[in-house]
Amino acid sequence: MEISKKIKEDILNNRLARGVPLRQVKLSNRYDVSRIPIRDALLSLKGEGWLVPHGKAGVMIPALNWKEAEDLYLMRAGLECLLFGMAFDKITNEDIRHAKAFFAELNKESLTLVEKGELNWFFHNALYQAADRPTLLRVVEGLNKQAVRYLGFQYGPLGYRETSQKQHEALLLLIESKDKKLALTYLREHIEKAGKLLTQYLKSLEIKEF
Amino acid sequence: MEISKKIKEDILNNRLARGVPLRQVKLSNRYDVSRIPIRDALLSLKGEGWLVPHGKAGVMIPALNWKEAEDLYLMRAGLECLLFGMAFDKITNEDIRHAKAFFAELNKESLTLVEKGELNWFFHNALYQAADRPTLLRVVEGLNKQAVRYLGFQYGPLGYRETSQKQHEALLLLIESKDKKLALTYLREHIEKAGKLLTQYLKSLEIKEF
DNA sequence: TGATTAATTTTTGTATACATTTTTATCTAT
DNA sequence: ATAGATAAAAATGTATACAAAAATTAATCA
Repeated sequence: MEISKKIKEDILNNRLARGVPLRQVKLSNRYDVSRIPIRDALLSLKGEGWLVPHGKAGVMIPALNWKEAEDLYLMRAGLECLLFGMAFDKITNEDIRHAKAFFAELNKESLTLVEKGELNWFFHNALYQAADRPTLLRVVEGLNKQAVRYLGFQYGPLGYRETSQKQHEALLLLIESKDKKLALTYLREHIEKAGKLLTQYLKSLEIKEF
Repeated sequence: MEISKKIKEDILNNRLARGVPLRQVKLSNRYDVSRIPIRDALLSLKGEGWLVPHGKAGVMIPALNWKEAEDLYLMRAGLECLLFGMAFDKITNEDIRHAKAFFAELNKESLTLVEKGELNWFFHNALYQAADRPTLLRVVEGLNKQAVRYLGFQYGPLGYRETSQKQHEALLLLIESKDKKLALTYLREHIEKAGKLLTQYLKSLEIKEF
């Protein structure tokens, strides 16, 4: 497995301390490679929002917070609906077949959090593919991949997995029945609901801390 | 100047060939550094959308195209208005002062394209600062920085500089008069108009090529 | 001649060593 | 004590050397 993916897993499972600088030599020992691939991974992860600067040169794992979660889901709702609207009339049976395949895989046990996040994105991606808007798609992909950082809460204390899968199923049915308006509204709600649940939970946590 | 900024300048001024792989050794000779900082720069630029993969390992400068420009401005319009709406009531006189300073600098001659792009972003950023939404701001920043890749057209054949500055001035007046609704509409038009002009021009270019 | 495979060359990826910067610890003066 | 300056350390940044992978060229066979 690639270094940056390993680091992501370790961040999600709280195996790396948040808020303190990540040291390149420590990581190079941990993952048994030299500092060069570590540097590459840290640079990528910083670009993807998984790490933030610490001091003048270092990086650290940022604390999760409700405001970021809210922003991510606000942006997802807006941009994914835009993209889905562009795709809708062009969605093929092949696209739906792909989406269903990812949907099925999401029910499997024994997936790491990063893998669950990937599959969730693959599902949505299958529905957006037909839009043929690479740039918009890439930004939406970035947002989805950042949202993965919060998946620990959604698959853990919030128990959102079942609800999410039910909504995915319903969405597929709406697409197959060619009801664009309803499908768009449903997608927006699917995203907004997930965002609200997460944001609210994070807010309650931050209050508890004091 | 930083390597990645130099590369950006050279991309904007068409001093590096598009579509063919960028070779690390060539770049390391060109900028007179070793391959390590070149690799770092390429990785960052790829993350920022300035470069795209070429083959299995290389990167190249992608061709500019109307679809990407349209996407970038669609996203900017949506997200910046969202952000501006969150900021509006909290904008301070200090914020406006900052925005005016960047506005003034934009009138200077002898700015490189990258610098013009930076100043344009600083102007907008000054207005969004008050929203206090770091994540949303960071995504919007990314979109603005990608849009810089198209600045050569806007400041060149499209002669958009004057129009843009007039609109910036008008926007500042609307903010000072606390007319939120009108200011929001105006910002949206400011972005959408620039996008439409650019997109239309790029479309006409692509037709001519055949 | 055209397509496949093999050999060669080129290019990227990684490790190690060194330079520079940043951080931490120590010392001094008020 | 505390703030500031200075010295030590630890960390990141960069260069060079080598390994692995990719792309190109050459060779082989249908």
